[in-house]
Amino acid sequence: MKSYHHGNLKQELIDCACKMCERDGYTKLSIRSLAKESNVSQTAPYRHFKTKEDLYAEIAKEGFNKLHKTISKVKSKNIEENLIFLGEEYVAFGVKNANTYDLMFGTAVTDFTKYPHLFQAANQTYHHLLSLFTEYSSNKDSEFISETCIDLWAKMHGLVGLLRKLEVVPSKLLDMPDTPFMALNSINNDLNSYIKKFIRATQ
Amino acid sequence: MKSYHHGNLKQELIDCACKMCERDGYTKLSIRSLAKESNVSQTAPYRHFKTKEDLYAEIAKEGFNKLHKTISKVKSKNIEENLIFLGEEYVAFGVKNANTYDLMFGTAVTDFTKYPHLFQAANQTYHHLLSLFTEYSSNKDSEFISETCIDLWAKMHGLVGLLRKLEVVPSKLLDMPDTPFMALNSINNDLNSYIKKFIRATQ
DNA sequence: TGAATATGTTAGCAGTGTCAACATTAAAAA
DNA sequence: TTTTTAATGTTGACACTGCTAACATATTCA
Repeated sequence: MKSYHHGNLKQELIDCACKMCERDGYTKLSIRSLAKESNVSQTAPYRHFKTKEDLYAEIAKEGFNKLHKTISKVKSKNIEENLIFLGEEYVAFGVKNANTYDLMFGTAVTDFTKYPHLFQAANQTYHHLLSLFTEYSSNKDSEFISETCIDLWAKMHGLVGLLRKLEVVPSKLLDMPDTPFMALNSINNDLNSYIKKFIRATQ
Repeated sequence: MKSYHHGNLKQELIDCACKMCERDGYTKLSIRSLAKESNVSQTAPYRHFKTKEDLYAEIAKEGFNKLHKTISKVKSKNIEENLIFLGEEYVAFGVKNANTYDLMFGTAVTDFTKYPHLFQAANQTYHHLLSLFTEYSSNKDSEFISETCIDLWAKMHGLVGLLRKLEVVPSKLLDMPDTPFMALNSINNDLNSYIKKFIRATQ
């Protein structure tokens, strides 16, 4: 029998919102539909999220934590190839979790400092990226590190964006179509080999 | 006095929408507010744009045309530095027209093929980018060209995204802050010198 | 001139974010 | 343990949104 008080509504709403967001994109996500999906009244979410942006911030935070975990998987590989695996994992994350990635790096939540948990999650993820990068880099000069780290990050980040926008299925890359601005329907299996090439060109 | 028929409403709506979009971001742009700003009834825009996405597509199209013009300015410089100027112009465009850039490369309009004019404008812009890149590159091998062009494009595209998201004001780059995920309030004058370095590292 | 079409307006629906007022329960204070 | 308070839920409502249907007016062209 459903009791008046839910007990763990906030986290359930967040989990549900993450799923809905990744499934339909954050623009399709409404607080009302979220409430309905969680079998709760229309305005119940407002007890936990003052505004919709607050909800977005929660989803983005979960996204950064997930990204953090994802790039942590790299550890197991041999150190020489680690940078490439890092790139592969990052780009694959961005493509596979495209809608969440939008929320993390898009304009829906502009000022992270307004959301301390998100702010912290994002920065921790960056620091993890930086530490991995430092570990994998032969040149340990800190100026070199921070510079190339941003460089590589921008490259991966940009690739995520373009892969979603262009009909640049990796296997077709060397036969670049006349009309690259097609909707990308599927990421094929050559993605990783392409990224490998792509990241290598950076070093 | 204002006649019943406007005469040139469609273009006026597009121009107005472009301004409003760049000023407030496309999420704040409503068809009704656009109609009001153009002194016309709430539903008049629907005679010219079947859906809101149609309107977005028009704004994005204008954006690509503007980008096309912008990168055309590069011509005047000496050929050695042209690639760098190209990068500067591109990134500067993305940062200065951030909200429009969102519409061009974001998820608001997913399938460009639904909008032939946008599709054409986007692809023409890419071809221009490619031709400039070919012209400025010493290695004329077509495989090399298309590969490095995407590479460079991703880099510029990614940098545009990160610059909006991070407190990586260029002058601070070499002293990367512990918390890069700040709102970027101002792009300072060092932007170009940073991009120069950034693009150079690609070659 | 008249019919068809293009382009405008008004009224209204369903859905949205958000708030205020009220209901119920869990937690804290007595 | 009882009572008060705070947290968390519901209902109802407002202003706004995208969009459609029905109607009004102007333009084009047979």
